[in-house]
Amino acid sequence: MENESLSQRAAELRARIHVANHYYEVVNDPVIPDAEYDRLMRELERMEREHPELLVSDSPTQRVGAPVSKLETISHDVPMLSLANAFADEEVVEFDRRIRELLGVEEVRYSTELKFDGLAISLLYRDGKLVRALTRGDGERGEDVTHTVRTIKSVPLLLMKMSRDRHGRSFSLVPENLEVRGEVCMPHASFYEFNQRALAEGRKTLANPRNAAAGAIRQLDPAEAKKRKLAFFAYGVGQGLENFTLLPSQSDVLVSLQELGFQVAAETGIAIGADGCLDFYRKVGNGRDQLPFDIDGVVYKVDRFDQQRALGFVSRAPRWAIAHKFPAQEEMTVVEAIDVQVGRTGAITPVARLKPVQVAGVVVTNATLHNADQIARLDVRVGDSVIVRRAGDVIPEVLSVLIERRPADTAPYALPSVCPACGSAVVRSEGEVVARCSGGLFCPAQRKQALIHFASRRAMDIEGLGERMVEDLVDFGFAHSVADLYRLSLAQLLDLKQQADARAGATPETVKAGKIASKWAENLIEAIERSRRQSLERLLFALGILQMGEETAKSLARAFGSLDAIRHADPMLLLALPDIGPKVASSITSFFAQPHNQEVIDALLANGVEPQASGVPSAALAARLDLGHLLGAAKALGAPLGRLGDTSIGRIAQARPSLEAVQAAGEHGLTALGVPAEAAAALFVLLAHPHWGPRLRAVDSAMAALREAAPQQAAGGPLAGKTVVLTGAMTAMTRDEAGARLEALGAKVAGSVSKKTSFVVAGEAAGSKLVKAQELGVPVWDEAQLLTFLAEQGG
DNA sequence: CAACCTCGAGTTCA
DNA sequence: CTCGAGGTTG
Repeated sequence: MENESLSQRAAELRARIHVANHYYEVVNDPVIPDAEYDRLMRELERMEREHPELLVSDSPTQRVGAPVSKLETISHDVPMLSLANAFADEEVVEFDRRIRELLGVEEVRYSTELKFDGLAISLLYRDGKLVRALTRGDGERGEDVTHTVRTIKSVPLLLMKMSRDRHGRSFSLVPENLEVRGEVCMPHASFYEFNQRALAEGRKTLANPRNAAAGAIRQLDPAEAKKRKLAFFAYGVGQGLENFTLLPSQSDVLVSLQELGFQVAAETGIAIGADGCLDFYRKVGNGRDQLPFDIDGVVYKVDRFDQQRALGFVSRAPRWAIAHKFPAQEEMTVVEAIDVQVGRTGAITPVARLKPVQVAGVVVTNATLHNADQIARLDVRVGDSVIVRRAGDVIPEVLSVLIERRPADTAPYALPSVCPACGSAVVRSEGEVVARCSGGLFCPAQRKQALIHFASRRAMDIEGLGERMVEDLVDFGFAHSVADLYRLSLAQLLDLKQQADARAGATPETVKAGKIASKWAENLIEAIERSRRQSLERLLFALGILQMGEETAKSLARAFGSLDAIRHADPMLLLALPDIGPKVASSITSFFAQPHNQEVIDALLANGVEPQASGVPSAALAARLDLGHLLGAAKALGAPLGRLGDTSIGRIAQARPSLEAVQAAGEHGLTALGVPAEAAAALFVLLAHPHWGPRLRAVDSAMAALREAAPQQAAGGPLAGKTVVLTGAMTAMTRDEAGARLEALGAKVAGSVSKKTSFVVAGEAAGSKLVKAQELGVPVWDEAQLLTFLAEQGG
């Protein structure tokens, strides 16, 4: 009897607190005084303490639970899709036009909403109780962050049908199963308050509200998350939409979500057609600064669900919605200094050191000035006030100088004439934009960059060998060239660590204990060991040969199959290969012509580096390795061709696969092909040349050997002649794997979208390439389509 | 030789 | 991501 009235009282308290909390947090119109709220809370807490059997998980006292040990990754029942983006008004007009066309209607009604700059979260309710909160993750799988999301006061732990008059609290039916989607963000007030306190207490401040919110949500300890006072705004329903069958539109669902206790942005509304959307965009844009939280644009969704269903999806994004982003934010700041960086190739890059400034959500302190031309164009000087923006919302860029704010005593900036790292002359060759340090590997900066490049993920992929480590290795003389890496011993690494710690002036407490240090050193040795058997194409790329990127390295490695063949290859042969012209060929040749480089390669091989041959030569290679290209290459290298012109070369190449065949046929064998007698004679004079003759024959037989190894044709693969571009992240396989499988079917996998692209495979979070594909009308596949296709073809 | 497609190189911040 | 420039193609 008494127990029953106690539990009734507890239920009543919980309900009153839930309602009060809802009006305070969500409606922003408190129904009871703070003191009264606190009193109810205390009473409930006391009852729960004295009668633990009264405790239920959705009690308002239970927002902060125990810390978790790690974040679990869980699959979304319904994937969380991304939205297509629009930046210009025209794109919105086009979006509306397409929708009207597809639906065959005159006019479309849109739900207009804010695009929060926070992080997307899915909330799962069972029988009205919050049971799970997941981050968006990759859209397919997210992290379980229920423990931190529970601490957000505007996330209802329990759903109730909140009538909108402030006295009513009817507990009418709530859906059995409902997934609510929305955005968690940190309001400016919370952000400001948190940082004020952090400053006062000497703790680290948060960089921006977005990252602060993301960081808070991913905390293991919910108490930490609670301190950041986050907010949640609902904008849609995932699973459980069937609960709203009586509601025919998105805007109705938003109202209904509000009635269930969720906060929905007040700015949300309805617009008719593109004009209505653009009005909304401008209105929100103008009021953006007054909003209590950050947004990075607005979203338009076709309002009617029947129309949404009719429109469907394109490659993981709904066709019925688009995000209209605000332009990259621009800010003013001051150039405090202009430094230069020395790159791996010696490129001297000026960098503006800026007075820290918030631009589009992050604090920017550096901005590249690219090169001397750019500096001259802008006339940036130390002390100038400049406008900075984040290009493509990522990389900071100096847009312009505010001349009127320039201090009196400034001078135009000039690049240093000597390298700041080694003192060698800085040279800028004719017609080049970049200035380079001439010190080569004598320059410590270049040596460091060369090592960093060598170890980087896309090259030899030596984990644990990052910038800091390389710095120490070079400074303390443990590594002069990349080959030295393969001579490092455990003892040397520990010695290095000690010296580095000593230099850093580390106190004994901050120095890692001996055991940890040795574990670290073992790991590095292990990583270096693994890299010994890295593929040939990676090794070629890792060597840092100018103009030798991943693509060139790949095609060279596949064509030749061995490092030995490449390092001794005749430039004439290189020049005959596809995608290698005079610049690339001479860069490769001059790299291998330097005794020092050959020594390093010898040392690598002597220390157990065994590059693995990988892949087969491309079919394009075989088609290209003919007499015409051989003679073309010879001509480019200055061979005396005399009267042998391009037309004659073409004619000969058509009929004769090799020099051998030409010699067998003799001079009149050529004239019989319609080649002028002087041209045929010139070729034979060339072949008799003491230098060019043997060289041509040698390259000719090398070409024959490569041709031999190359596949005869893309033997009619199902994708022969198709060019495919991959973008975004795949879930079932990596992009590289997907590329390899497409290539196996005869496709050419390219890096950028153009008119010639046959189709684009767009994974999750696809960016500009997807946009470009849509612009050019290139077909787009999603990952599922690709997998189906591969399964069909792969057998 | 001009237009076009690609690739290489450099860069920022959390 | 963006710029510049190398290479290919019509």
